[in-house]
Amino acid sequence: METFQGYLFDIYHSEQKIYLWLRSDEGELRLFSDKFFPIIYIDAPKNILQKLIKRFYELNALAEIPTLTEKRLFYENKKISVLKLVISKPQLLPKITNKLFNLYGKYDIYHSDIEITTGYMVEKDIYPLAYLKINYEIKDNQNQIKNIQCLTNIHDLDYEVPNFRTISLYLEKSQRISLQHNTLIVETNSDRYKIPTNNSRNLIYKLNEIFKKHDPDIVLTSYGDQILFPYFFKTSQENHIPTEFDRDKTSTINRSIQTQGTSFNTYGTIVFRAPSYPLFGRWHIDSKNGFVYKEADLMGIIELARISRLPIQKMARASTGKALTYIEVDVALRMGYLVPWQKSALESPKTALDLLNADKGGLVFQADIQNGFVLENVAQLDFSQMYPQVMVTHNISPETINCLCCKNDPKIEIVPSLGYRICNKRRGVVSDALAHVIERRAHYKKQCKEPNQINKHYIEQKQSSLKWMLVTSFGYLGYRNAKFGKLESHEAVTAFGREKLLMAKEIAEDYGYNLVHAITDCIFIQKKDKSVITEKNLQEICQTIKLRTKITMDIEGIFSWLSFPPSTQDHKMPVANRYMGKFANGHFKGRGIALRRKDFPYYIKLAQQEMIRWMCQFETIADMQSKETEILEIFKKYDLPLSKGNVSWKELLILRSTSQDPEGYKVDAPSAVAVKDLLEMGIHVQAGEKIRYLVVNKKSERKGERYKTEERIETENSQNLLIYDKTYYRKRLLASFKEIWIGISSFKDFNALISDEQLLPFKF
DNA sequence: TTCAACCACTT
DNA sequence: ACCCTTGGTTGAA
Repeated sequence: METFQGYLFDIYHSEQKIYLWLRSDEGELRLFSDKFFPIIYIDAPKNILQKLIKRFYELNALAEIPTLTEKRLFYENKKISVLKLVISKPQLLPKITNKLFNLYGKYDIYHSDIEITTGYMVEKDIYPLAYLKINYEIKDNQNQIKNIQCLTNIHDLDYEVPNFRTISLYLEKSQRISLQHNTLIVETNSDRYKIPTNNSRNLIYKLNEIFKKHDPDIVLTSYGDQILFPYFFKTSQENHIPTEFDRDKTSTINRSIQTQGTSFNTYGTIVFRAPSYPLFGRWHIDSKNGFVYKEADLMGIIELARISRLPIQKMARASTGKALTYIEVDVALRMGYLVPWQKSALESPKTALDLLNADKGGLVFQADIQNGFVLENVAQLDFSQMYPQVMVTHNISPETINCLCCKNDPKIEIVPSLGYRICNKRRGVVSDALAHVIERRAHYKKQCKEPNQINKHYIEQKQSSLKWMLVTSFGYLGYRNAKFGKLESHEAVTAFGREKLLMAKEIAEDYGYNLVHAITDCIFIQKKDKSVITEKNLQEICQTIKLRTKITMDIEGIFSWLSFPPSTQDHKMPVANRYMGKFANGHFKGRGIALRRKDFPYYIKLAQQEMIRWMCQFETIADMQSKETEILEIFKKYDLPLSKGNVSWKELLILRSTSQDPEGYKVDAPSAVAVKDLLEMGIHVQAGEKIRYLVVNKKSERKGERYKTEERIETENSQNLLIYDKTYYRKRLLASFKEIWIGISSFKDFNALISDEQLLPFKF
């Protein structure tokens, strides 16, 4: 028997076994294999169970003789007798799940849809980058695991991450430019290579050399999942050239080449997810094909992978919701529940009135425009992580709302205005999972504030990944397909949220303030006499609010001035999601304005930014107004080159997400015109992918001449200056100016600014 | 002018 | 494989 110690680097399964790559302290990577028999449970009438057992034997799918055992139902909280099946090969699990899926309804199955490697890690109590001591023996040329000992704890906060070797791959030109005319850039910490992609065989040879020389642990790519690896592996298969990409040369894993991704709906928008090309024994992370990397970088992926026990390469492509689900699965398994395979508790029937009460969502108080669009001396107070805190504090979880076990208990807590009951016998799975996440994040946030914190950058990434998990946790609670979701629990959270926001408002009023605006979990308040606000006074208010609501409230800042841009539809009204202001400490905060929008061209955002910077010099609105000509000069400075056609088209490109495949569009909107034109170029843009286009002539009779995509311009024009729709862009520039200034200005005829093509000199 | 399609933003 | 709503722009009847 031999032993090996190291970090769990990579884990995956094939056919019959689980494969683990361990990295020793000296940096050696070694492959181990292990057996794994996933356990699933079935609840069905006796005659059906007998048929099922017969079927499983025929498939040679069982490692043990099935037995009946007692387990607890998650939603119903009662023990039932279920059939325990020990599956002989992990690979069979998805097949069984699919087969059983078709028959679902006649019986309930449990634990069959848990990720195989995660199920293995739960059983062994290990996780990605855990430090392990392994006993093994060499048999059939493999290091077969006999025993695993985990020397670190999944709850560790300040864990060590080994120093990995990274190599980056990306294309020189746009990923949509054919690989016949593109170049691959490869960067290591010491070298930089440029390899033309048209000679595909040569490309593979070169890459093989580089991989042999540098032996990277992490392969970081742009569009590796969508473009690069499908191309590499296709070339390799067609020309029978072996590749050095995988570290694992023993597994006989056949990759099917796929370039088609999937588009799914999330948060009301369509997101595109490319197919995935994980590597065996290295981490392939495509920075363009995952949410967590974009928001929280590598340490964010590592943090979430550890606590959810999802392999790094799976986490890199998963949503934070998936990570949260697996943390909850872990909790549920430890509590001994049968983890539901899909949502089994149907929403209990409700009356129309109940629905009306429940579906209010977050509370919004509109700014009172009687006092104008600009206010001075306003403070913003935020509840920190209100929704997750509500779930933890009030034990809100799908199984705790209107539970059957507390039906006649007079002492239970009731959800305000909805009247739902909350279980007081069981700790909610979601509540428990979130409590840990909140604790971790609080620890990291505190660390970041320590002076001389050398790892601040990495800790910030961990903190940020957890923040996104907490943000999505609430939406997940109401998602009908979530494992741990139930609409009533979602409604309960917002009901508590509204109550707490109202409490905060009343407390602030007791302290002599007026509420000027509020959105879901933050309030904007002003002294009744509009005088200057002191930090000390706010701290006192926050303390009182925390005491009463049991949720921490923080001071976001004190605004010297705060502006609510009026609605363009109704100039007398502000809009809920747009405001901007300058804090007393000089910092600027703007929400919903052009500057914050992805679909405004760089040039116009730059102009608005400069105008805002100008505004931020002033402490009061009166000062600003007295120098109005200065901001107008800034506008003109940007308008002049625009009106002369002197602005580079690259600074005028508009970025948009597509919501449909090319054939799905019903009208010839800009995005529709763009994706259809790209299709003619042989580029298929799937729903959820992003496009960039220039407005050439919006009013053109010929639709094809209205908008031009970036790719079209790049293949047809090489010059920097290109004809663009001056009228359109000048209007957009004006809109971005009006947005921030119209509520402050004494001047009302803004449109005169661009009414003349010759650029009217404007006089005040 | 009016309406529907489409897309982005806030918490 | 995340719920909701609103505001603004655009194309077309």
